[in-house]
Amino acid sequence: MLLSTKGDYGVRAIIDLAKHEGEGPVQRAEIARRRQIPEAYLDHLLAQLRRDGFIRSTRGPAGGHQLAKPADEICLLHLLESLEGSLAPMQCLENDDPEDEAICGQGWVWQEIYDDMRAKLAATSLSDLASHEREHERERATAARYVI
Amino acid sequence: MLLSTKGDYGVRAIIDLAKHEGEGPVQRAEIARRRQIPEAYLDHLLAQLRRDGFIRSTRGPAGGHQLAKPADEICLLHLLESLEGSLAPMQCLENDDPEDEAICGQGWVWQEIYDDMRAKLAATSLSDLASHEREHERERATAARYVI
DNA sequence: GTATTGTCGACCTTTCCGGTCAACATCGTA
DNA sequence: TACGATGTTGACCGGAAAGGTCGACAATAC
Ligand code: FES
Ligand code: FES
Repeated sequence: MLLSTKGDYGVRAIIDLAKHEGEGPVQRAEIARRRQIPEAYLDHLLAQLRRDGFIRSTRGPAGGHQLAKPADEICLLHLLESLEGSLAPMQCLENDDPEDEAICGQGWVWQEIYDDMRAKLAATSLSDLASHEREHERERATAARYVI
Repeated sequence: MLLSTKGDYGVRAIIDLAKHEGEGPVQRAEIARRRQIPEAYLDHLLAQLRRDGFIRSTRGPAGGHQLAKPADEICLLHLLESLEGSLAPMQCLENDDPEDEAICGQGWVWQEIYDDMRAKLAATSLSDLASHEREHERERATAARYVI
């Protein structure tokens, strides 16, 4: 039932880009360090995000990666479907084969769960994620002050 | 993101038992045939369900498997957690390691989705599944009549 | 032209899924 | 009590996919 690391890593990476929106390209090495992703592996994830038009990349010195559209126009659902392929928890939910129902009898439960999940992912934009993370950082910072 | 076949097959099997509640033991071969599960593989799933007290098995001629408690006291959540282990879509949701949040920043979304999913699964009992399937059969039967 | 960055595809290793098999335990029945 | 039907268990196995690495190449800034 686990999401593969592609989804997790890929979203981490693009959150990083969202947090540096408007500051020019961010380099692969930087993302990899901050987000704890193997650099060589990150290549593939960025490539996928580029193919689907979420990011733009520039080569050469001072090159890097940046969002191709505003962070609030990118939702988590599209991101994950780009990175992971389908998110369906059961195969039968995609190739709607009606004869399965007689054999299995639980498809309807999963269909509901799947719909709820997709709705929630579609309602979460990249800017939501970024601002949520900023807020979390602020909380940690004030907490640290108290300790000091 | 897919559930493994263990969960699907295992639930199929116990739905079958629920539909024959009170009719004595149901044999492995019968379940396997009706639910399209490899017989030898089904063994392992039944073993797991037995270990966790969902079913009782009797050996010898006229033996077989049956529910160990009423169908409406068995919920889909417990069944699936028995068969699949954890259902968490991300590893970090179990070993609540607070330092992940700074690196990843999407854990909260998945936590919400996970909670919703568990709630829905916990609210669905085995008797819900069985009656849902019976209803579906009835619909198909009347539909078939119209065709004839 | 050289250093710096990204781009792409081949490759490799490990894990796990889905499944089989053989040996054994238990029970009903003749 | 012997036999056959059934369930019980753990070892085993092939293939696919996950997760990751590497090397050759392309573009750009200076
Ligand atoms: S075959 Fe679709 S949920 Fe089982
Ligand atoms: S590490 Fe938990 S969602 Fe990414």
